[in-house]
Amino acid sequence: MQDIFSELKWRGLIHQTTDDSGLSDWLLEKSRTVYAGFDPTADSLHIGHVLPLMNLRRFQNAGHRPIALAGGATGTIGDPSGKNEERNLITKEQVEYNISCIKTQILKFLRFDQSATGALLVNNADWLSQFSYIDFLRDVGKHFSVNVMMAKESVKLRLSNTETGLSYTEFSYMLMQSYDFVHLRQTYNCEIQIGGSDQWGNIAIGCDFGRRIGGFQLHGITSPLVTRSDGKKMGKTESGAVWLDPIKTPPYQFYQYWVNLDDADVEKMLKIFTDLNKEEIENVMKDHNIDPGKRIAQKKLADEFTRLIHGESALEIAKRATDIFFGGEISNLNDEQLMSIFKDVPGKKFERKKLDEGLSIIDVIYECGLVTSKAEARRTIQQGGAYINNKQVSDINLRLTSNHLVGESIIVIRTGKKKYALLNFG
RNA sequence: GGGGGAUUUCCCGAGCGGUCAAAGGGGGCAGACUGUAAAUCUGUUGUCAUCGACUUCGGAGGUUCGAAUCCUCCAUCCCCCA
Repeated sequence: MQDIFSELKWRGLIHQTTDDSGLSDWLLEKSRTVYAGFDPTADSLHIGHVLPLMNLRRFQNAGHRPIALAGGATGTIGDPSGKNEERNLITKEQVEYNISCIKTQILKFLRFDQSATGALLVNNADWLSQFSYIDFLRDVGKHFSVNVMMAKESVKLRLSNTETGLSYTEFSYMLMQSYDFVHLRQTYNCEIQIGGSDQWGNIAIGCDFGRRIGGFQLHGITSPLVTRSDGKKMGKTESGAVWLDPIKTPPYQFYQYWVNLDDADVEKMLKIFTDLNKEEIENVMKDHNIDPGKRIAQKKLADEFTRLIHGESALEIAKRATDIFFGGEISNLNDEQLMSIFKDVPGKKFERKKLDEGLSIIDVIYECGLVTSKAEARRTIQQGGAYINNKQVSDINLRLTSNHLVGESIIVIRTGKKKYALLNFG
């Protein structure tokens, strides 16, 4: 049994707890069962969901049993916490589909085996959907005071917003989450729930419910909102969220997100998003600070995290792609490697025989959409902003022939620093 | 209802009959620098093409050898007097 509480504290992952002084010893006493919930609002988790998953992982490594709860029921209702307007309901079919997608992602974080600390994956639709409305009101609703609920931050926020207000549906959300907690206590002896700081209200009211209905002593720990020093939201890029789904966010982009992290944030993120222990992180930071330009810490973080989510081989491809995207040698790669590295780069098919008479470089750059006119293509080349297979070209009259092929049937063209297009002569 | 002013290339904004594809700034795109950042500096920024040609200045007509620039009508916006 390892000291998970100190571990979380050191990593800066404790915001509020139900028992600041006693929890540490309580967790050391024996193996506990801990849960965190995930509402399937999309068909993939994103960086924002990772924190509680990492924490469950840490609990498991410390000798506790984690439960990941998929909100098959609650997901159809919508949690008002942290949202300043009513959500659109998603269909039950969509929720089911989302759960099936999210499941595979959750599996990567936890060890699912038959041991006493083997993780569980449950779906609250399995018990909540059994309830009749009347039974739920009698058995659960009776234990909740609207007065108390109204005082919760998440509710107050919405009540003060006269434009959107708060529907009865979302108002009821915390009853369902509270019931989940108690259900897990009764079924798996789960005594502690973790979540983000926006979950504090829901967790606390669940603990109250447990005490009222069964005299259970339940606990909760919330983690602070992860922020970046530049004020941007963690896990958000110009083009949207950073997803765990490799289709939505290719491993290369995933890797890049972490490599590009600001120096000011990197130590914090290492603590939050990797399994590296205190000594390892200190060493990484020591190496990093000798020459911050090398981005040692960022690369370590990107390595560790990309490997966890996408696996070793995807990490290798991502690193290789990084090398190439920043001007690295491109020859002696075969079609398959090129295709996976440039998977998310726009491509265009050409007939092989066009290479025989030679394709005008200007036309090609234009037709791939790298520039918006032939005049711009000409200009770009003249100014040294055009590259074939990562080699600069300066001749506007150049014609592409089979000599330019890399791999079996591909030519890689680029304008500027990283606008790529793939020509396929397959 | 009467009087005055505006409408310019992605945006702002100069232009007031030829030297206007149209100043300047912003933004964009490249290049240099740099730590895959920011800042800075440089070039470039209608289209097609080898000289050169073609299309643009709210819309439609007109005057003129020649119009973004002058005239007429239309549209939209702003201001002043009723």
